[in-house]
Amino acid sequence: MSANSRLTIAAHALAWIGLYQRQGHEVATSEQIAASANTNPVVIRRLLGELRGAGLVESRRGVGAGWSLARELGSMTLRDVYEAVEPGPLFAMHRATPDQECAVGFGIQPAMREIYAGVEETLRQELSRVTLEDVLRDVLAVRPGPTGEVPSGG
Amino acid sequence: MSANSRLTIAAHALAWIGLYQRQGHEVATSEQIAASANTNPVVIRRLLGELRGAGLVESRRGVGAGWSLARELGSMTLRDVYEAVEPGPLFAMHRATPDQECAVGFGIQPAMREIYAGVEETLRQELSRVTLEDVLRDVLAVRPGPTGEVPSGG
DNA sequence: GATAGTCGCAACGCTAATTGTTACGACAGC
DNA sequence: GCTGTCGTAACAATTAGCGTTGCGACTATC
Repeated sequence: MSANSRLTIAAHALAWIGLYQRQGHEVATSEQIAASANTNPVVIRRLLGELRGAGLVESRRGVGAGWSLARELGSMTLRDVYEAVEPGPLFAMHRATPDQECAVGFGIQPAMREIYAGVEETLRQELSRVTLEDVLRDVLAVRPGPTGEVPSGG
Repeated sequence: MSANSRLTIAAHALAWIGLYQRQGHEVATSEQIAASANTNPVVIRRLLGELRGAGLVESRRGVGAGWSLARELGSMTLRDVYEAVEPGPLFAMHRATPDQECAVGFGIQPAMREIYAGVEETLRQELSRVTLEDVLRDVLAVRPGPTGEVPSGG
């Protein structure tokens, strides 16, 4: 499907900011998050910009600037994140219009569109069952450590 | 997500073959199907080759060759087709390994892998609720016509 | 007011997947 | 043997995703 990593990186960033804030820090920089995700700060800023548009994070500019959560992690779900960073459909139609003189060519797109709409709604419902709080909990459970563990180890 | 049309085209091909066979024809050629889907016969042969590997269709070679269903449309679901033409995962992990010294970087991939596995299983279950018989019925319902209507109008 | 650190954003290159296309060998019915 | 179709390789074109650089905008601090 040529899957991309946008949902993964966005969830990573949110979990990182959330954990960092629990350690008493006000804002996290794109550079810190990028170091944790092993990517470029601009990639993080692009994704967080979309999350900001969805009301999930806020940003400050100037010296001491950075990113902070706009809501509690427990009130955000992967559905919110998915809809913020994946605007397009899951399945595409034909690149070129099928033969409208053919019964199958004529009806296939409306039929598949309706089927796909139901499937995508189910996907969204499933994503909405997982909060970012769940994600952070699962992440920290992989390598058990002290409560309030430092994201980057320092 | 950079969605592709593989599932759509594969469903189109199966519906076309199924309808064509109901009109008394034994096999359908990739050229006929390609004309209906408005694409190249090689594209159809590639997809049908994957469906053949999954046991959904059969092919004959030589003069008068072509494609036929290996099972009834009612016994195939979109899940079968999806698994035949979409081997990869729905969501990708980080392109580069995240910082393993960071608690989030260390735990994010196992955590997301498990979450994604559940989501993808839900997607498959939803796709398994739709048979290709359902698809063909929906397709023909878009433009009501006589039972046994000719796919390409001739 | 100057400085420094960070975001905002445009621009570009690289890589990979998808799709379309051509070409040609393999096969089977006539 | 001829012909029509599949089987498959090879290549081009297009697009999305991702990484990178560069620079202007903004603001806390000095």
